[in-house]
Amino acid sequence: MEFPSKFNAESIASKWYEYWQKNEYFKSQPDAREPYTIVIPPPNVTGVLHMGHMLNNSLQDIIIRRARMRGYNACWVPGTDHASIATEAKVVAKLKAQGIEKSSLSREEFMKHAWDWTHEYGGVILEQLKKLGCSCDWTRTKFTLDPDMSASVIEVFIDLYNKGFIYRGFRMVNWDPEAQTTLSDEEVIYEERPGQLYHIAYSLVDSDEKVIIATTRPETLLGDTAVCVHPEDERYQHLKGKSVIVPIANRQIPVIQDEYVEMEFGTGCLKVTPAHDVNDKALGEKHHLECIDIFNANGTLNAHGLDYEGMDRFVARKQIVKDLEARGALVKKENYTHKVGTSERTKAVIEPRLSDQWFLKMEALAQPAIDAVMKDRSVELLPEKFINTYRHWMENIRDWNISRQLWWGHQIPAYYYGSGKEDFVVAQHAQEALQRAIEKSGNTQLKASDLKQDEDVLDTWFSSWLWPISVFDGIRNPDNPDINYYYPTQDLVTGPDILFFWVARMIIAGYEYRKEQPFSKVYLTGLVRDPKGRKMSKQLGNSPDALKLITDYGADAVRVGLMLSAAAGNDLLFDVNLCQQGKNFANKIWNAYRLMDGWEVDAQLKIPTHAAEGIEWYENQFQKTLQWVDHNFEKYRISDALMSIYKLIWEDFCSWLLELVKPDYGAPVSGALLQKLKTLFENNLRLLHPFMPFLSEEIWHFIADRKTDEALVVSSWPKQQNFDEVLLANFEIAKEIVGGVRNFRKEKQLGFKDVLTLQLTNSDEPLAFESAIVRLGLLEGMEYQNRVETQRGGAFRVDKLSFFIPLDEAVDVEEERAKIDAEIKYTQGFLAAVEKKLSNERFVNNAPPQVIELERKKAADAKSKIAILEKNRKAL
RNA sequence: GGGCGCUUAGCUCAGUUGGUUCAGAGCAUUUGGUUUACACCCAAAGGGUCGGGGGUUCGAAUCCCUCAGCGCCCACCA
Repeated sequence: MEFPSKFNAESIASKWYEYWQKNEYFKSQPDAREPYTIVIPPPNVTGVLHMGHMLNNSLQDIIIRRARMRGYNACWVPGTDHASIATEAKVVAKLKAQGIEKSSLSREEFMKHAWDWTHEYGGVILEQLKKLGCSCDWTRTKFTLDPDMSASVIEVFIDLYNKGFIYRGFRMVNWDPEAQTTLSDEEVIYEERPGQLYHIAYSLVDSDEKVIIATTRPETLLGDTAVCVHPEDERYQHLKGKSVIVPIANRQIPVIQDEYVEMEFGTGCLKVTPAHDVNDKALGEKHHLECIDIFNANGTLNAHGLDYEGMDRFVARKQIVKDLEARGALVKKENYTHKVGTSERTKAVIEPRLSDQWFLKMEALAQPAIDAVMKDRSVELLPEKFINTYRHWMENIRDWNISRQLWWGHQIPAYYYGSGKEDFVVAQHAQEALQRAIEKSGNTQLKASDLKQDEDVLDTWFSSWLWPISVFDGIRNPDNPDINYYYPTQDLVTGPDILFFWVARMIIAGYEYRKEQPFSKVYLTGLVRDPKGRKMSKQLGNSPDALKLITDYGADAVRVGLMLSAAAGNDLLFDVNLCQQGKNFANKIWNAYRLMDGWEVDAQLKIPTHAAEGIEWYENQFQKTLQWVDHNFEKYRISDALMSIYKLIWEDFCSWLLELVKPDYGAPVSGALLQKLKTLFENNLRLLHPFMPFLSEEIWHFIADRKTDEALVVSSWPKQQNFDEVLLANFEIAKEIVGGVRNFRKEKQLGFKDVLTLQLTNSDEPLAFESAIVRLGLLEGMEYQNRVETQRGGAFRVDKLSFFIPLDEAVDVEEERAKIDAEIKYTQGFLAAVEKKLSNERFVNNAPPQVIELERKKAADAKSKIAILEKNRKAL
């Protein structure tokens, strides 16, 4: 079949993806080979592909494809996350758009809507990953709410509860009034926001005196139960034992003293609202203060809010400020920038709130995970700079609030049988719970209907943290063949934004449930930003449509574009120009093969000398590049690896080798040469395949008919061999000579059709790659002359070699002389510097011998070069 | 407030751990080029006192100190 002049990226992509799937190349089962396992960071089940996913998954695919080619049993496990709060928020919004309030639905009804939504949009993102070329083992696809995955989560909860790590506590937690659930500390994002600091006067009981407090949240005064000053504050000594009146609320509250108060801040006088501030809570406990909660779950004020009941907290704030002003209680307000906690998901301002929640004790669990990274290095973070961040978080780890007041997720397997705080049991299912409850309470009359399961679900991350284990069913069946074979996995590729949310916790779970790290390398990608360095976001509209990019440029080109600028851990400024560069590269590769494929072949022809030289050079150059590529892969410098391959193919193969070996127009090519070239090109495709899987596979099948087990995707990665450095260095000189000729042509305005003669004037030693030089410089042949006779033509030099090209044109002696003079001057300066160094005793005494030797050689070379130049100058 | 990191060509970044190969790459720019694979191309060129200052060393983009700017993470100052 004739090789087409153009290719359609989209159609070859779908063709080959189907072919790969049909032949089950991505499917993995335990066997005698060594495994290479990656578990995907499961995207949200209802999510759509964005730039971050593309970056992430391209990297994983590149790594896993190379591993597969290197003979590992490659297994990339895909899946999705139920993303409790994010998905629930979407479902709530959708229902709201249909005029349905979540509060009007039963749990079962809501879950039905949520599942419908999941079935409708779930897995869309996985289909999109296929468009990107991801070679996942789709037969292993997991969803965190699958029955087996859920069972693992519940089992772990029960296990940790039984071990005493999980407890129920009434604590100050982060409340998201929008989603109406608690959040873990990690889900709260603190943002600097302009606000105001209000100075409010509280009247002293039985006195005209006022006490001024400063607050950013005046509405919480309704929940005030004390005013606090520093015990050593001279200004407030007389307040000891007194009480003040909360304005508006007209309640009497005591003045307390505590060293917690910073005298310098504001007025040095602090209002204490134990129900709505973590510090105030601590103060309240210490001083046995009352706790007045003024908010409803949705952020409106409750009955304690008096006249403001039912108002949203921010509306109430404004109103209260107004009312304080009217009463003359507002002393002043000043602009004040402070940090405000917001919900990672809903962006709502977080409200500290006291409530009953489930917590996981982290300190003891974290210890092995600290050692794994800090001491044993069984988990490596890339780039290393994240180790410090990791350590700091781990060493100061706090208990994890794992309960959420949501429905979409794993319902907490706690069952209440009475009204007492401790009247509950934890069990796999209701039946077991009943048995336990009877045992625990001693009440044999308990019936199933007396038990009520906890309404809350578990934090999404409480299922994700088991992912590398649970996808292989290693929780419920800790000895099954899959988990034993595939665990621990090799690499995890994800963003640093979920280092704590997910990565650290997976390491913790790995040690708790497998006594081993879940992965040995964590590649932390950077954020994808736009060319101006801004974060990509929907609001800014600066995020390209991932699928449109694939349609416009082709998946291969997009992958290349992403990889070209994606150093590990560095943010990546994504510019569609990079995709264009990728597309150009694809075009180049295509045409390189098209050139070879179009030649007329003469099987009888021997390989010409110049071509043989070129082939030998390229084989060495390939090896040198391969070594560098492998090295970069080992260091996870994927973009460097790609860049070397890019240059190998574009410059070394196309610009040098193909230009060298291509037959004269219309002339046939030697069959042996073409065969050789195709083999070399196949090796190029092998290197290329992880980056550009579709294009490389397409050409691979044009080069030869391949059986199903001979597809590129399952072929082998090239093996390293020794290469000849001297030969490569000689070719570099040859390139420079060719460059010299090309420059000469440009200077003399000669066309490429003018055939010239090149004379080497200061040596009669034949040059390496002479035939190649002659061919590439379009020269008639090369002459060796020991001296330059004054004749018509022009000269140029490469290092210590001097060349002359005879031409029917007088030599511009002045110009030549000036050029040589400049070169002599430069070389003399260089020589002087080297000699100065060599005459420095301390250098000679201290520098290592090879460095001194090197300097001596540099000096000798410079001297001989000067001698040659002077000789040339004289000969003019 | 604590910790970490960054600053090299117009842009994005390498610089493998003080010494050939060190001042580089890709892109962009400029110049010249198309009957002979590719204009999604070819050939060439310009461009940086390696953020400032100081120090260590025979030798510093590389190590130390300091200043400036930027970024990230953590932390309960109302």
